[in-house]
Amino acid sequence: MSGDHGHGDFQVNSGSKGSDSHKHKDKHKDKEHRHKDHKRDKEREKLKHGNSEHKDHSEKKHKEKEKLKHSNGSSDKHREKHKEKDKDKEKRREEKIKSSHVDKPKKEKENGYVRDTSPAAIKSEPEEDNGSYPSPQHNKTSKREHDDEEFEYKPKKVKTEHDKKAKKRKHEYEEEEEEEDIKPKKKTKDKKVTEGKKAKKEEEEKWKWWEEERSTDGSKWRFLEHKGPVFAAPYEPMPDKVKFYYDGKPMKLNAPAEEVATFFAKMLDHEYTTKDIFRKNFLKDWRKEMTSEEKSKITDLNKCKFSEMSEFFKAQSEARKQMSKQEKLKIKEENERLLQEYGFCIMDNHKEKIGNFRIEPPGLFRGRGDHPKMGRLKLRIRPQDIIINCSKDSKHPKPPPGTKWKEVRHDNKVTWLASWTENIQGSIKYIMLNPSSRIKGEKDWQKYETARRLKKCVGRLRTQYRDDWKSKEMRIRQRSVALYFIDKLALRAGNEKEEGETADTVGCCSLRVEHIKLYPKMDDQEYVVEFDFLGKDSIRYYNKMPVEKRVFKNLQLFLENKQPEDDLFDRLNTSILNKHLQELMDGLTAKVFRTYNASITLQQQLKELACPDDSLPAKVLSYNRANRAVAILCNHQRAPPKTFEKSMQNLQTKIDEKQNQLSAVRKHLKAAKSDHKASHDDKSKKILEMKRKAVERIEEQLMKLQVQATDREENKQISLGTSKLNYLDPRISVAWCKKWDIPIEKIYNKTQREKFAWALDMAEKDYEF
DNA sequence: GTAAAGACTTAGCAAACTCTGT
DNA sequence: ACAGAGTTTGCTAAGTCTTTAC
Repeated sequence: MSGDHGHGDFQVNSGSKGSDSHKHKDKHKDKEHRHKDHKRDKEREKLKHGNSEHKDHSEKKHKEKEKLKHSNGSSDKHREKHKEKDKDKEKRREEKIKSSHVDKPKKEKENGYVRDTSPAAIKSEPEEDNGSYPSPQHNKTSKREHDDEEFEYKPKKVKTEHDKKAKKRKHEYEEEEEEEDIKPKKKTKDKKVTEGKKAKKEEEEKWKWWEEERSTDGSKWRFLEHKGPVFAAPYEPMPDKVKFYYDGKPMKLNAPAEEVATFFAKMLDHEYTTKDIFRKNFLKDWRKEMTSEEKSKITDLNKCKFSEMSEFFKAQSEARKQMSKQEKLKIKEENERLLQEYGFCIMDNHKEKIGNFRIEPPGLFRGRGDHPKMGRLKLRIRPQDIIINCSKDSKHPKPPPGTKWKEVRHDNKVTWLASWTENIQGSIKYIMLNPSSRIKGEKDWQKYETARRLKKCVGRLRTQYRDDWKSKEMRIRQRSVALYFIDKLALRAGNEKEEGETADTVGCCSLRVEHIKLYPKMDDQEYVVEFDFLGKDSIRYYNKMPVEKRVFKNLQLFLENKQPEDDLFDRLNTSILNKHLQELMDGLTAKVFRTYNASITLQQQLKELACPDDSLPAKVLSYNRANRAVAILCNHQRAPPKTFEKSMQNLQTKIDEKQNQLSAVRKHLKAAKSDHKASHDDKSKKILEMKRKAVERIEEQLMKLQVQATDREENKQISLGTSKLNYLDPRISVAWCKKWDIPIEKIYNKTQREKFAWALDMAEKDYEF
């Protein structure tokens, strides 16, 4: 533990949800929002002005400090510039959003990425590797050669063609899978003969992309074909009997306004429809959808009554639950059909699952935490908003009848199949592949490899940043202290965010003075830093950590002459930090530390908690505990399930019952024993054995329940899923399962097994992260 | 060099589904 | 068959980091 920090000593922080209780610059922000709500479109200026007043104050301080500490400071200037630019930025964004929703004559669009060498060229010489892919310098494995020889782009052929080579490759795979070797060929043949297509399909499912070479030229695919996205169902007007009331009087709304009204009605039960910002944003955007007549009438949201609509939807969903089996089945089948048609694409030679093939339906935006844009209308996305990405030589997806895509491009430097610009933040949304796909899996694998490389040099880096705490230069001290936090506490990098555009959350580099408190002495510890801030998704991070004296002194220095709302690390941002990291190790960025520390913690914890004699449930509990240690490190929280208390009680009742049962059975056992002693006959012996077994069985059941209770209690506010899915090298878990003979299903469910197929296949029991 | 845009990963919540005990 | 609990999946917001534009 001491000075050097092996990560057995990660800091447990007892954070809690903070969105509402955590008042965070509330006054300041509230004012801002109200201000803005009045005049979003035109009057950004004023808002910005308001901000700059507030900033000026702190900027003066910055300058003072700058004089104090040596510096080359340009950061203040940046801020000024930043502010200026904000206005333009706003305007541009709005223009962009608008334009993306207006049918405008298509720009001649030639994106520079599309290279002639791409699919088309390859297509013309499918037998040969023509140099553009895979890149010439890499050696091919024999497997890859097969692949290339049977190069085939058209999906139909992929499916129907049964050439020799395909068979041959299949055999190879089978042989690898089954070591005993004699059978496979026959088995495969049989399968093929009897099941034809199915066997082919299975092969597809089992495709081991991780045994193939990876592209090195930056292209993400050679061939891509898909059917385009599925659009949200069109709006169905309310039946006439369902009325909307304004000011007590029924009022028939035109479809566009009515639709938006239903969005609000559907949310009526949510607390946030009572929030000021939400209501203001909503009304404003709603009015945009109204006819001028409606607009002149409806001016006050408080006079609107949506309750009939709301009831209607409740009844509707109730009715859906009550549907007959058949009806439900029909819906299920329809969904399945849609999935089959639109849920897959062909990428290179393989059919791959798409992650999100449905376009997000229109509705009201609800950001997380205290979001300034909550309640705004998320517009319906139409075909003319969509950019399609696919191979030139693929069958292009057809837009719905009577519509056009915004653009069809052929960019194999990116992985997405379709994209559109969303109207709330003006950001781009994508349709991409499922985590089980090659393209995602490769990246994931690579991520863990980078983290493993960090493992090899983390000692060196730690020595260096500790050294840097003593630097003469402020920027270096800040950088090194920030890095220490990132490493030790697994904080996120903390990019700058535009004020007023999103909830006020921070990460390491964007921490402000108000987010930490220094305690030279606290209880029996020295140099304690208390962190209290809202991180990603407005999840509160609360933690107290004793730090080394040098870090403490540095923090004191950083805090000098600053206001609460000033940046703690005023000489640092993520780009500076990452540039530095990049120099220390190829591919190193701030988030690699999170991956590394999460994975290494799991591995260590698993070792530590290992107890060979434990039963299976006890082992699984140990795993969950190790997983939990990571979740706590990464601050992955969840709202305690609504039914938590009750379900805990139920479990306790079960345990009590089981305990009673146990003592009863024990009594029986005792009786059986004395019976047997007395009579010594076969019958009593049999009974004795039976009772003995019963006791054992019930003991085991009890133990299981107790373990379950412990596990659940400890998990109340912790969410294990996020770390399991994103931070823990799956090979660690797979290896652990193999080592202790735990069925992998105890650790990973089906989806997770699909995502981690590569790890399942390649990790042996001795795998070391 | 810097800001903005773009691409992609990470995140928690809630609806949908499944399982279990009655 | 059913309710209720538990688990999985879908959804999409919110981050990080890279690339592009100026």
